[in-house]
Amino acid sequence: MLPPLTALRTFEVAARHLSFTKAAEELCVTQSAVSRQIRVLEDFLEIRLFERRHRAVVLTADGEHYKRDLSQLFAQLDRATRRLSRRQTREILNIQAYTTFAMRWLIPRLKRFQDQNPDIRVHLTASLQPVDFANSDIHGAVRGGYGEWPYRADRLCDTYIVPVCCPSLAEQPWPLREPRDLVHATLLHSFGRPSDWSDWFRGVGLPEIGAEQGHRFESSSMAYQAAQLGLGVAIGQRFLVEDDLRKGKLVAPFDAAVHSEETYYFLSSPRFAGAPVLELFREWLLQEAGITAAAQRQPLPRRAAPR
DNA sequence: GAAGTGGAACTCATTGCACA
DNA sequence: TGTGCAATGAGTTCCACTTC
Repeated sequence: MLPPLTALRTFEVAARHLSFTKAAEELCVTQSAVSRQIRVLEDFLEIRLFERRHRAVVLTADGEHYKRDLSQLFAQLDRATRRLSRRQTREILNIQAYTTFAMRWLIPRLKRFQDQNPDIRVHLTASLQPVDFANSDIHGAVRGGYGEWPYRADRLCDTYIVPVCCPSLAEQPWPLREPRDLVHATLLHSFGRPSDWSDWFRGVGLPEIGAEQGHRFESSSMAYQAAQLGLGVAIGQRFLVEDDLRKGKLVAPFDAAVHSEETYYFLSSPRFAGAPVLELFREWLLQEAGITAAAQRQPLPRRAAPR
């Protein structure tokens, strides 16, 4: 049932470019050769893979599915070949993320990616600045936003924000029994997500009780660390503090997680469009994000504040 | 090893089509 | 009418395989 491999390769390139002419350029053959190879494959499969339009070709639904499957298979083939040929040219994958996201979510999962892809070396950098794909070798970046990006962007998971503090602070000196008790607390802010407290108060239907007061930190992870040490109450992103909540390093005094419109996206650099190293990482990342999204549907791990 | 054979894959030249 | 795209007919090249 295996189709001609030359035709498969031609199809993969043509589907990527959505142009027989551009595919011909990449494969160093004529447009005619590409057209014939596509026809050979379609005849073999007895399925139309492309819809021929004026000055363009577009994939049919079958073609789209086939392309997706083939891309993964070619990536697998590429990995297998690289392993076999002892070239030891380990590929480098440059990823940019926020410090908090990297430390609390990405790095703890990165070993799984490395185990699956031992030939790829990950270079991870942190920055609060907008990613500059045009003038850097960054393959992909995790950025926060509302979904409007000039690049291919994959939404990773929903973000829920919830106040967190150290267990002792939830009890002393003024027990945090309900959100309005925060009037007695020192609020901890992150420059990276300045509107989280305001959004949370709005979400629970309260005026902003001292939302402008308290300590400010460059990153959310600094605020979480300060919260652990009893400096005040931080506004946590649930999936980034979940581990601390389970271990009891932090507690969520109120069962009041609020959905935040601002969430995380994985942006792919157009410079590396179709690069196997990028596609492998993206697929893995989306898989991990799916696991996180499922976990967030479970009840919030919290210790009830004393009454 | 040389010659013959068949098929895959290619090129060239051309056609058809639709848009500006 | 020119342009830019895909499709197609005819012929060529290359290579694996078979036969002697």
